[in-house]
Amino acid sequence: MELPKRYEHDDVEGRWQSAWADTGVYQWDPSKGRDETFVVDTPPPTVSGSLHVGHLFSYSHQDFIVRYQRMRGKNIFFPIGWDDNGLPTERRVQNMMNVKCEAHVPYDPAFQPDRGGKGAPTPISRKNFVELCDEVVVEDEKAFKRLWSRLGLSYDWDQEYATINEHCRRISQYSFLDLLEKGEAYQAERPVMWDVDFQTAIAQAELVDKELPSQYNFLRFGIEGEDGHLVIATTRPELLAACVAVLVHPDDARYQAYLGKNAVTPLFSVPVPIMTDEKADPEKGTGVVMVCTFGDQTDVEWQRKYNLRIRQIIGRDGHLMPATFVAVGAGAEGERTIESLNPDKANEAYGSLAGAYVKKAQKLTIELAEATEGVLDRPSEAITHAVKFFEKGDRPLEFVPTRQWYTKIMDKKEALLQQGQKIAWHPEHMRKRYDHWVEGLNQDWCLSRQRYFGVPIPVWYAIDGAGVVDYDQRIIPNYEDLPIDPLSDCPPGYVEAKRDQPGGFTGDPDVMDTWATSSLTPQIASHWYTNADRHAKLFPMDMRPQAHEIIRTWAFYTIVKAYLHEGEVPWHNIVLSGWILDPDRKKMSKSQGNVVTPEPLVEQHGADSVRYWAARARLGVDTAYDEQVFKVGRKLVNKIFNASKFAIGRFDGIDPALLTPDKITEPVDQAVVAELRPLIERATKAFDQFDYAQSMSLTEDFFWRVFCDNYLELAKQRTYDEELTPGRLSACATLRLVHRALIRLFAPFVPYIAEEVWSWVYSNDAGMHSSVHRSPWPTLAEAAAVPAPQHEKLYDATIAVLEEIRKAKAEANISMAAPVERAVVTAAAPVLEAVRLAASDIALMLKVESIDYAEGKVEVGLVSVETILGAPAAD
RNA sequence: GGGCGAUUGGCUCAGUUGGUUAGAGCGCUGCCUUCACACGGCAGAGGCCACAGGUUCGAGUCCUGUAUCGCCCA
Repeated sequence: MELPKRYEHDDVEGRWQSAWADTGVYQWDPSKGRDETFVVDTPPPTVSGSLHVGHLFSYSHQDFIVRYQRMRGKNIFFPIGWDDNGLPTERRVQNMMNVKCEAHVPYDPAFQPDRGGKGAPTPISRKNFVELCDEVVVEDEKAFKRLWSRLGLSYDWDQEYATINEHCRRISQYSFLDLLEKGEAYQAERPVMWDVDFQTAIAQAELVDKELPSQYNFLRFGIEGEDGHLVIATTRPELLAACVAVLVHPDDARYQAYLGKNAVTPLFSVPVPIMTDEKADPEKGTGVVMVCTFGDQTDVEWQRKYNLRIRQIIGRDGHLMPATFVAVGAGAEGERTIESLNPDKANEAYGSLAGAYVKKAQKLTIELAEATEGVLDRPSEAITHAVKFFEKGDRPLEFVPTRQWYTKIMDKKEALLQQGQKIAWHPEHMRKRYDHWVEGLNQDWCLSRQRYFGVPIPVWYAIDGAGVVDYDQRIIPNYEDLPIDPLSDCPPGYVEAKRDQPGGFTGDPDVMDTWATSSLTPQIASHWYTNADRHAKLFPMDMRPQAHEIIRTWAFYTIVKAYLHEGEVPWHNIVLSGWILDPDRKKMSKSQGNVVTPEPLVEQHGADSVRYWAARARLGVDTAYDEQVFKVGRKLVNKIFNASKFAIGRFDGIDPALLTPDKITEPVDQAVVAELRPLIERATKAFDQFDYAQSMSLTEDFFWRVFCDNYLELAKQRTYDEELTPGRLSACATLRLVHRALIRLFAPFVPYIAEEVWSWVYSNDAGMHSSVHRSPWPTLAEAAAVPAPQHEKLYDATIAVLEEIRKAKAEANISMAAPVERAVVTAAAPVLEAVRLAASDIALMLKVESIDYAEGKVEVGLVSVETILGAPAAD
């Protein structure tokens, strides 16, 4: 057989990439039963985000496990999707096409975007906007698909999906309607966490806390009807006009005298009740806290608990809305009016703030306070505190009362914890993150988003005769009509002309949280209600691979949905990949500019080397990025290539029918087979526990150390026999047996070189598949016919002698091929027996003329060897 | 503030249920080369396994505490 001199990864990887696509080795077989199928719930990457080296990492991890399961004979269901739904895509389209979506703009079927255009963005309808998103997304998906294929991920491309496509919208809307029908979804108007830039509601899972510098401002509140004052410390003086109460701790002796009275706000002279609440912390500030509409979550709770007034001054855009102060007792307090003891002064003060963004309003309020006698009690005090942000947002969240859709989760904490218990977490300790998240839930899941690119909430509302929307009169689509867009589709029983008319209907303008769709990846892939047979064959799934930072989002919501819809767990195992950190152990992020782009890495080092790098990291463990590891991977691939070429060359000319396990009769050969057995056992066990890293490390270690460095060198001598001697057949049969097993053990990690080598010799073997990736994973049964070596220590003793003689040669600075006149092996009697059995192989390998034996004690190790270098004297 | 994880030779990491002289790769030093591979081989230097206690005949491995780093959540 003619084999190439050098390994060219470009050539080989390109060749197999197309061969795999052509032959469909990775296709799922829908005819097979659930028991023989291994089902994976794959993470659809956000296609609008840039490719990241972390993608290579975690996506490789799932592929290792999948490839192993495939070799174990499982029918693999390994789909891939693209997450193109949501804000990242929306933002990209806005920037690329210079458009903005406005719900009231009518659809224009002929609309052509001004790509890369400058100036004021063109307002377009939601439908037009979504069409542009679809275009952009297709381009992004190509880049991902190219990289995934190149990396050798063994997806079944027939199962490809995209979270915004029709099928996903259908499943997602069905999910919503199912929750509605079950009474698990509801609509409510209440304060919600609001991002003022995106102008949308967000959910608890999308929150991040940022530590920011701030300051306590000490404001003097008057006491209604008497002299004196209370001092409150606040970090949000701009909300002073929205103050509705003042709270102290019930046990706080300092303020007992004020209870039941009214405080009077400075600047605005609004009387507010002084009350007590356990949550008012006496240690914080002055121990007096003002309750505003709405400074934070506690304000929301207090408002509800004490049924306090609502004085909403912050608008959806984060600017202070207009408000009018009127005299107390006028009975005119309403949505935009506030009662004051001094309306003129209050209106003057507020007039300077209205219209300003909160940050500006804060500055103006402080200036106003400084300029007004008796407002500031003392200089402000700098502090640092946690401020809540939308994870994608740039400015602090506000609480704004709006109408939103929610899913009930607060009443299901116990059940959700139990669901978590039914799932095996790898690594196990990651389960705690889930538990803690569930235990810490403090609000129902806000499902609706005031955005454009997403799955529409599939509901219309009736409009009464007076033209008022009646949110309780919901109009629900027929399931068979899904997916629908209530802004362009007409509800059953209505005509389009009645849209937004008195006595007609209106469509819900909102879309769903992207997690409402992403949480359905198992149902999307299984086709759930649209194909019950298929769903039954795939759900619950076997494995969910993902990164650990999205336990609270993706994993959590998926568990929620599976539970709400079917009372099931979505999968039996979840495997969590760690992160790639930069060499300084910092998280890679675009803002820090330390992101490594993946394509050049794959180009330069080859997919197998990149996968090797990924395989070195255990599940759940963050790893510092280290270029060196790619080089190590290249070395391994190269070594596999060369060792395979050589090993195969030693037995290639012999009929495989002659190289059966029963021909393995030589002691050294039996010894190496004995070494192979625990490798197979341990590598298999590790993989069964999802510990691919351990499996590869064991295989790599055996391959390099046992197979290449020692066994090949020992065995090759006998393969040079001219006749088919028992010694030669034994060596060749062993090489074939061990090498064929090693290639399969490596196959999940380095699929290209493994397939290449496999194709040279093993693809026609009985019981094997033409592709290594469908061939059976090695088992002990394959070597069952090979007896154990006569001496338990045979392998170790042999290696010990080799090391001693090599050391002698190295110390003498001579070649390993240099002759040795005599070697005297000293060891315990049983070890000597073992060495005798291997003596001829050792002697041939290291050119030892004669070996003598001396029974005796050895200080360190199994043997000691006296090596007399040089050629024997010629007679 | 609470929780989780990490801390092993210069660097990146292994260390199987506690058991004899703690491993690998990279890097470093010396040597070896026409017959698989110099992207190789052999040999070597380099670690009181973060620190302090404790359990045990015996601890990198179990327990407690401390420190540093990271993450998650308040």
